[in-house]
Parts: sequence; C-alpha cells; structure tokens
Amino acid sequence: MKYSNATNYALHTMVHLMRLPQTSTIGVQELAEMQKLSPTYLSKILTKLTKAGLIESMTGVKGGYKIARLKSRISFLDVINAIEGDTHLFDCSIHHGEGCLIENAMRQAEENMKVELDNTLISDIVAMAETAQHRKRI
Amino acid sequence: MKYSNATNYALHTMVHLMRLPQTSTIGVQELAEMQKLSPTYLSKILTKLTKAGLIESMTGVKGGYKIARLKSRISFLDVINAIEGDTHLFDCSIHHGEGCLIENAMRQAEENMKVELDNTLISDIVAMAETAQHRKRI
DNA sequence: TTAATTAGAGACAACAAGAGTCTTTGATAT
DNA sequence: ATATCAAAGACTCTTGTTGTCTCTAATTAA
Repeated sequence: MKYSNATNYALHTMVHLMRLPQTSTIGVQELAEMQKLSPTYLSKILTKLTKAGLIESMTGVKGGYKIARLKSRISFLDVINAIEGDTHLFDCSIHHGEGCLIENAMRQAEENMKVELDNTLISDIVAMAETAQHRKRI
Repeated sequence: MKYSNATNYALHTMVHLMRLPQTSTIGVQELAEMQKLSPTYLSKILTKLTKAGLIESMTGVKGGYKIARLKSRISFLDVINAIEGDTHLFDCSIHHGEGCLIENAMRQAEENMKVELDNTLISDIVAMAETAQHRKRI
C-alpha cells in the first residue's frame, strides 16, 4: 500500500509553487521540467489541484499556476485528497456477525492517521528547504 | 489509496482466530466459510500470516491454524506488514534539489501514522465483540 | 482582429498490481 | 496405507495507474 506517483508529483509541485513569489505564476512546461515529467501528464495533476482549490490557473499568454490559499493552510492531507479523492484506507466489504465492529475499529485508526497528515504542513517543508539553502550560502 | 482486500481478510481472520480457545485449531475450510472466500485463496493469506509468525500452522489430520503470539501483542500494523510487506506510504523517486528534504518530511508523517496502527490492537476488537455478544445474551 | 500561448478535457494505449483459481507436493494422525 | 490437512507455485482475469496524443477554450499582445 502506497500513495500513487501522482500524489508525490502533486506534493512536489506544491513545494515548488510555494517557493515562488506570491504574485508571479509559472507554466506547466517549467514545472514539468523541474520534475522530469511530460507537461501533458503533469497538467492532469495540476487540474486536480486547481479543482480542489489549492492552486489557481490562468489560461492564455502569461498564464500559468500559483498558490491559491494562504500557504500556512495547506496540509499533506489536502493534497492527498485532491489527487486520490476521499478514499478509505480500510474498505471493509466483508460482513459477518460483528462485521461492523471491525470496520469501526479500522475507521477509527484511519481517522487518527488522517489527523497526522492534516497536521503536516507543506509550508514546513518549504521553510526547512529555505533554511538549508540559506546555510549553504553562508 | 487503500489497503488491499487481502489485508482486510487477514484482519478478519485474526479476529476469528483470537476468539478461539488457545489450544484448539481451525482449518482453512471453516475460516473461508466464515468470510465467504475460496479456501485456496484464503490459504495464501494464511501462509503469509504464518511466515510472519502471527499464527501457527499444523499440517496433517487434525491440523489447522491458531494464534502464535500472546494475543495482546498483535497490532493492526503487524497484520498489515505481514500481508503488504514493509511498504512505504510515500515513495519519493523524484530527486531534484532539496528532494531528500521532501522525502524526509513524508517519511516522518508516515512514521506517525504507523504508530497509530501499532497502537491499535486486534485483541481490543475481540474484547468489544465479546462484550457486545454478552450484552445480547442478557 | 489575428496570432501566439496557455490551461482543460477526453480518448486511448501500455503496463503493473491485485484478486482469485487450479494443481501438485509434502506432512501428519489414525 | 490412506485420508486429511497446509504450502507452493503457475496461471488467468480484472482493475487501476501511468502516461501520451489531440482537440478545444480562454487570454494576452500586436
């Protein structure tokens, strides 16, 4: 069990976008180049992020993408849900006797896990990256 | 993203086995019947649980399966790892600039999630199931 | 208004993994 | 010996992921 590659690409893209000045946009070509991906494939991922309201898109010349929300408000879980949908970790389709009981226990564990992901902010990664880069300059 | 059906079957099987008296064994046929599965398919799952040391198998007449460890020592994560292997939720294959940093952040989130699953004991579910059954008898 | 540039949408193919079956082998109690 | 059980592995089928290609729609600049 692992998250899809698309989710990883999305997480990385969010980091790139966050490191951009708030006003400027960046195109798919450039973002795809950074991750060694085809622009068409990455655009599918970006569209999902756009529909989830995490980033904004501008078509036309000088168009591109930028972060939509307040940077400090975007968590891992936001990005994961945007790409994978609101899936259940445990999909208990087996109903026998006390089936619901088992399902409930699994759902509880799932909830606790999601809280962890919701507390992990993308902006923290960006901050760490920038600190590391700053150290390098010194 | 979700755990495989096999993991769900394994979790359910563990519950069934735990509700058995410590000394007695149960065969694949009966376990498969409980979950409406084919015995051959379930046996593949049971073999994984055996290799992981969570259950014990006895071949031959009067053979079958039973819990191997102390019941209170088996967590969700034990079962999940037995079936899915020790997989990583986030598989960061994209290396660019501060790639390692992003990967580390993801790994940290992953660790926190796994702690949750490791704290969720199968025996708790069994206890709840038995309490529910006891109430029904009254 | 036209041309260039950008995102969006959807069809499509290739590949990988999951789910499940079948058959054969090997161990054990009676 | 024989019936009964688990173990192992080859095999198929289905599903989902990954990725490409093409066409459309919107926006800016000239």
